[in-house]
Amino acid sequence: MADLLNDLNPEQLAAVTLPAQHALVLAGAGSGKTRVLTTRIAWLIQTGNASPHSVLGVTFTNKAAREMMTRLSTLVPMSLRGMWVGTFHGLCNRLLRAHHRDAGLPQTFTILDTQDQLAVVKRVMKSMHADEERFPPRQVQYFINDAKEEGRRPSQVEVHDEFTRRYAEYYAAYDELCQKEGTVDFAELLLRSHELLANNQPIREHYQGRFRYLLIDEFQDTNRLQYRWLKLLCGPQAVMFAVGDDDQSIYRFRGANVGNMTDFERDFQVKNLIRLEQNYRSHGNILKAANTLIASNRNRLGKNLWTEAGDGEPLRVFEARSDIEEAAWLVEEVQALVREGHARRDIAVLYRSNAQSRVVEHALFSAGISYRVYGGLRFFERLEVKHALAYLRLAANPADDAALLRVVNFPTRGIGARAMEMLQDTAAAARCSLWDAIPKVAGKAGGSLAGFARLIESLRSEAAGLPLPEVVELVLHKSGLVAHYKAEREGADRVENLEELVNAAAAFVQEEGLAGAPAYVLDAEPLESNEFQSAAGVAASTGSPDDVGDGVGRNEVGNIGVAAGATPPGDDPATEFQDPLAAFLAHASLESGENQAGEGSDAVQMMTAHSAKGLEFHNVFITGLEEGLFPHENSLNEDEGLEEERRLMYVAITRARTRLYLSFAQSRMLHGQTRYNVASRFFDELPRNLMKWLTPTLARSQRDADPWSGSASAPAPRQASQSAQAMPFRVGQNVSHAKFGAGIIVDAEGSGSDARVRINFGGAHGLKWLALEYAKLTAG
DNA sequence: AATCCGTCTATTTTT
DNA sequence: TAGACGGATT
Repeated sequence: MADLLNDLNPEQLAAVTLPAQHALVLAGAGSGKTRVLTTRIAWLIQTGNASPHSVLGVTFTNKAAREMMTRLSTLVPMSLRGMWVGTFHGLCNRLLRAHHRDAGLPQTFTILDTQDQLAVVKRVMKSMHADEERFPPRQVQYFINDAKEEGRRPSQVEVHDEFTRRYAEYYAAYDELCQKEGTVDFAELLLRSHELLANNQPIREHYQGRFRYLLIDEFQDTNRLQYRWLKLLCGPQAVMFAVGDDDQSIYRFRGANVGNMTDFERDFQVKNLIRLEQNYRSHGNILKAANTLIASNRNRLGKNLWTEAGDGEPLRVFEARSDIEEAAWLVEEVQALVREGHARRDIAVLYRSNAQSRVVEHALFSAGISYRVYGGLRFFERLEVKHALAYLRLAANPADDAALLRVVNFPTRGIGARAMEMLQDTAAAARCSLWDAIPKVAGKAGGSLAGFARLIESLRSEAAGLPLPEVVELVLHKSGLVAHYKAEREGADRVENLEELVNAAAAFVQEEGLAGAPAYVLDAEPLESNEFQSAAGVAASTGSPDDVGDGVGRNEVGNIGVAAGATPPGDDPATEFQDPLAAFLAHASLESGENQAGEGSDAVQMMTAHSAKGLEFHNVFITGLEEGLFPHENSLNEDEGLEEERRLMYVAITRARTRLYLSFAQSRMLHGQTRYNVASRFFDELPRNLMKWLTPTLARSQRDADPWSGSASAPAPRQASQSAQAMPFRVGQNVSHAKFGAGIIVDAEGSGSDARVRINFGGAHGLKWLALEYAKLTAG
């Protein structure tokens, strides 16, 4: 126990040992957030406050969930089975599998990823003869997801005009098709389990009674529905421990609602607001830069990072004439760093948009420096892997229309558009799945389709009873996928990926403790279909606890399970309600897999500022710091957009441990055109005295020469560094003014009677220059 | 059934 | 600029 709390700073310690009350932890970048979260759980368990059974840990990414579990298992000696730690979607999946009947879903429901969802939308719209010019399927998809994230079913969508009317129609048809086919998209996982809890009192009370400690990571990234889901799960005896950083909220565009933080404070009457401001990552100058920059944002809860480490080096700023020159300079600096003994993996190149990577890649490649670009296609999203998964889905459930459509003629087996049209008409007429319609199709088309049906049948029977990796192996070969790609000129990588899928299955089975178990058995559980025709039906047909009686033991798993007519919820991994094959398919949808191989290699790391969140590097380059690019032009219309860009820049800056380079180019090739940009406004929002300009003269006659360069290139530099000494205040410091209230120092210059500071008071007062001679300022 | 060609588009991303 | 997509061609 003493070990557990060792080396925690006072704020961390306070957060970890907080009494059982709702709490909001404002965790700055590099402040030991994950440590606090995991130590909190370990402390709750070790002090006997909580059993693992009563803990629910929620994260956004599988990576974060895994890290939490790994760290916990080193902190807590006892078994952590029974603890629920996972992503929102993973946990919802688990709830819905356990209570599929109450949720109106078949136990074997399949999860649609973004691509799959778009394919279903297109299929729906085709069947409705929609004008895809006027109503782009992609837009319809966004519309559906937005609606779901606001908790709205098709009937609840507000219809203003023809467009929203059509969109709502497509949404309704889409939901109906998903219900018929037993598929669930990502947003649906959330919405459906929210409805399950909202409408089914026994189930809700069961989980509310069980989970006494809810701990949420990256709270600033939650969307409205996720917050409502948490509220529903957090019963009267439960406490919520939310950790987040409003300054690192960079996902507004995908529905994240920072407002959830203040809503949480209000809704739960949070008395414990803890700020973790001590930073263990970066040198002082980097933190000062970050603090100063973010102080220009008005909508903040307020926070100021500090460190016990020294100031370190200044920020190095480079102005290039072109993107190519910028890349060439970067390569030189990288080479110098490597010569100095830095590992390439400890150098990161960050940029605002993916298109910017090309020039840098080209330059690094020509210089023979190995690099790794984050982003792009993930393992389970690859075409060949998707095909293989579709065959597996058909093995699990031949009535999976989407899977059938994907591979019925891949590899090609003479089933063309005519045959498929007949099949779809037949299925529509008989109101059955495509699979069930195959025997009803006559003629030549029927013949080729029957051949496909025989293939799937024999696949199913041969694979039945085999362990999962062998099933995958069998599917790859019997389907003809491997042969197909082997015959293709550029197919080597694809064959490799297919073989990798066998490994992935083996690893999965190993991790879940299912090695050797049959992947599935034939006719295990009859697929119960469509008890509910639409999602609305869930509300209508559940939620009546009449048959339960009042005496339901709230904490007793068995009772509730029987009463609610569901499989009793248990403690085991997500596989508890499914056979290994179904679990693996869910896993493939919920965890898209690693981005790329070569993670271990010593390569320069290239990524967008977004994907850098949560990471740290000794040396960081932030490139393309130009107006229109970063901040991005599409964000400049509203304040909210600009503030989010600034937060993104804040995230980027705080990735650096010791050295930070900032660069921009006067001209850049974008969309096949040369664009001429000016330096990003963010340069004006950073303290001048912290920046060392590597390019003294180019187009910045307005700027002051900096005190960091040995030979002053401008005649009479303002002496920022000296004034910093004579100045009783420093940039980044919190101060308070009699009239304007609390603020933060954003800039400082002059000395003696000339000394003045620029303060951001936020709110109505905003930014102000104040002369120290007159203004009465107090620290803090 | 594969290939070619013109057209369109272009911020950020996890599940 | 370059990749993706859809339609038309061979």
